[in-house]
Amino acid sequence: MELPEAKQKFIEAWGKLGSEWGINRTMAQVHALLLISPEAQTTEEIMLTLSISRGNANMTLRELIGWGLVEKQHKAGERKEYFFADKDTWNIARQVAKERRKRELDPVIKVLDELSRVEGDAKDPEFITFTQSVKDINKLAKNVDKTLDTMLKAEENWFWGSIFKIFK
Amino acid sequence: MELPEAKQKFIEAWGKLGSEWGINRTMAQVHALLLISPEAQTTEEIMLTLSISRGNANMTLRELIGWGLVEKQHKAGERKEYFFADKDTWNIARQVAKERRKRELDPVIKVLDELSRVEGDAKDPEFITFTQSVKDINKLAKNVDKTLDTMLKAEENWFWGSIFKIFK
DNA sequence: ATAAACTTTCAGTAATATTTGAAAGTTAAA
DNA sequence: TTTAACTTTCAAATATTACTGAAAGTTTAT
Repeated sequence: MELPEAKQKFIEAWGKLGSEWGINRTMAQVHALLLISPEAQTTEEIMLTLSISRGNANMTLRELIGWGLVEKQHKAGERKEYFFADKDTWNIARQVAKERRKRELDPVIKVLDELSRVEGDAKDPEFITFTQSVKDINKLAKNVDKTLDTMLKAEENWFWGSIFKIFK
Repeated sequence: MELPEAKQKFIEAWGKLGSEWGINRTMAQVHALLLISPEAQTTEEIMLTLSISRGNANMTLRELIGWGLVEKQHKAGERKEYFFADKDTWNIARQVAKERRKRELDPVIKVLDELSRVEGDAKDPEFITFTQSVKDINKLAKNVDKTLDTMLKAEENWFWGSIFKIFK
């Protein structure tokens, strides 16, 4: 396979994976493009490469910056803004984990905590099943939360090491 | 908070979380309903409780069965089919992990393996950046894959234990 | 100040995903 | 068999989400 075709495939695959995990396809594609670009890109270049509108490119880039995955770069003597992505995979994984935890896991844990305080008849099967399910899911969510915490603080090798240690 | 309101909130929260992670909201809601139902439910009951159409209920239930999260139950002397969800949270987590790995992670790893075999000029920055990114992501993906493998085989306590061991 | 270069916004449009509901299909009892 | 109970299918409708493009906004150089 040649490089241009490979780039194309990479962008497509990343976009598809993103959309399957609730991340806007275009956003994932812009991220993919920046990941494989040695130089920071202008909005113009991104629009052209991915055939998207100026508005879309602008919104997407700002969102990627919001996720902490992309940064602006200013080149001396130039008005244009350049964008580049952090290429360290472990940073990317941590950044995504961090944001999704904040945006999605935290609110769910909050609701579950509320729901685990529901009052009811301890003899009612409806009540028993409800409280049990909420309790169990709460426990799982908190384990995930704790693991993410570890991951956010950890070095890559150390983290995987702690998971695979058992195989020594 | 009273039980009926709490149930409502639980179903909503589960539906929202699902949709944020690329799982159809209704599917997550049906799952939530079955999770907190002590008795297996008929299609009719699910339709009524969630205000969804017969077609939607039927499709969703079949999909949940496809994900290994819900099973059919036949009651002696009845024509109707009843549906119930496995309530073991650890089983649910593993089942979801298993399916998503098969449907989404495996295909991506396949593409990445292909892309890491791309030929090009080892002096070209475009080529260098591309191969490096692909290589790094591939490594991360394979670590995730390996972790899921461990998780699928593991007992709940053992699994979390191996992750939290470091805190002893 | 004015203009040119560039960025941001957002109402309208398009694309995608989900849902409905009625008809067709299936199964089992009479 | 025939009928009634129940399940499945799928084309059309609806809802949701994403995208466009032109106008408005901003910044910098002259």
